[in-house]
Amino acid sequence: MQENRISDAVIHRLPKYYRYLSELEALGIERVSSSRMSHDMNLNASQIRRDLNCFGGFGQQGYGYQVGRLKQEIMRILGIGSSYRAVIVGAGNIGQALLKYRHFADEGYEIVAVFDADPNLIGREVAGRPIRSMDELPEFVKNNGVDIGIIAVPKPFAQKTADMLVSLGVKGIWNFAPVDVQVRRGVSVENVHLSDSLYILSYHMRDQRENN
Amino acid sequence: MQENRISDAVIHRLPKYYRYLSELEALGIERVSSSRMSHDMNLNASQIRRDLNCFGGFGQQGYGYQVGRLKQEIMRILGIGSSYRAVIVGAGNIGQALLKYRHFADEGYEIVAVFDADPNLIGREVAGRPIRSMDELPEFVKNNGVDIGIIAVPKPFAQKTADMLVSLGVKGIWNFAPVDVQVRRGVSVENVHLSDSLYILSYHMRDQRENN
DNA sequence: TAGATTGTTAATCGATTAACAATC
DNA sequence: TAGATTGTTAATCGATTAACAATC
Repeated sequence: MQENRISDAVIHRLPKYYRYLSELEALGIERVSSSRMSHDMNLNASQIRRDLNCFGGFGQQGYGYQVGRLKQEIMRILGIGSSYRAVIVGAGNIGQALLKYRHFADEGYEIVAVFDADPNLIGREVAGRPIRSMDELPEFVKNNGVDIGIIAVPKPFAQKTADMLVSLGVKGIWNFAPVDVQVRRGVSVENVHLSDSLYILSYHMRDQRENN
Repeated sequence: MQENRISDAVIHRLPKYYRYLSELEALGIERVSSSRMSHDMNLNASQIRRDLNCFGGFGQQGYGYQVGRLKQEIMRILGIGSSYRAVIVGAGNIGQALLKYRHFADEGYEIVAVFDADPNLIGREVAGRPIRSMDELPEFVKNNGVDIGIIAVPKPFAQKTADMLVSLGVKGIWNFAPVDVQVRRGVSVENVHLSDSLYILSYHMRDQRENN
């Protein structure tokens, strides 16, 4: 459990391992070697062994890794299934889509409330939950042990929303607005930036067209 | 226009430059130096100059970079504003949210149609566009010069949907299903994996809690 | 010209990969 | 025991940063 400083590159591969191991588990496969993982996931086998070893020796020499065990370990490392409580701020397109997507709850990320500033939305129900007024946000967050704030407001309001959530004690911000939201030390942020990934797609498309 | 092999790290920073330059432009700022960019974006100034030089000498010694010009260049490199035509497959939560999000069209990524297999959805209108039957997909894609296929179907159907789109001549796949979709050489994919970023957030939250 | 700032080479750092001894 | 495969050290590769000559 030493868990020194783990590089970002490693952390970004963990969800991929998690997805892969879930597949194997669903297929009823109980053991896997780094060389098989390497083949299936298109990663170098040394890299896989090295990555997994950042967190402890999960394998057995001469045997490989137990699929179920390894999956559990990665879930623990990532915090999947740890019962986080989240609120969504912004009940527009993205906010509502996230709310309706039930799979997050299955993995321990429960969305406990949604807020919006628009009087036309307040009071409506989405996915069985009422859209609440922003006025209720401070008290709600304080009283309900909210860990994560999901930002789904328009760009100009994103930073202020983050500031408010952080000041209310939220420890993580999952931001969908197209800005890099800033938070103080001790709080974590993930900026999603959907359109960035669309730009990168179109970059590659043009690159393929021209340089091939 | 030499544009050798550009590393992925560089490409992933381009959208961030684009967002930043758009901000500056909106503020009416006309020139910027790498050291100012470095300060504002929290990147190393050498890295910025090096990144921008991958694509040509956009700066002027002793002066810096012209904001408008540089932004245009980056847009050109990324393919923003090049009139791509996209279809969405899957009119569930994510599909509908993407359809309603009009900003993509402003940047040249036009969503020209949506398809779904669910008879209960087919025929309904979302954001002024009818949800079409999957049966219409092949002919539509062939007749309408579709460049990009957006996959918003449940996981088990993602790969087959991608295969179909690629066989119909689509050159880019923007995939929202939680699998790494595979395509043949010459076609580009961007896998979005929203939940991966949530896992990474919860990893960092636990890390902050425990190792600080 | 003097000052500023790029473009680019050289130095450093970190991540990936190869190799192999340890061991199940 | 022999075979397989991990954990880990050493080698390689690539990306980041520093330094500075070129030049506006």
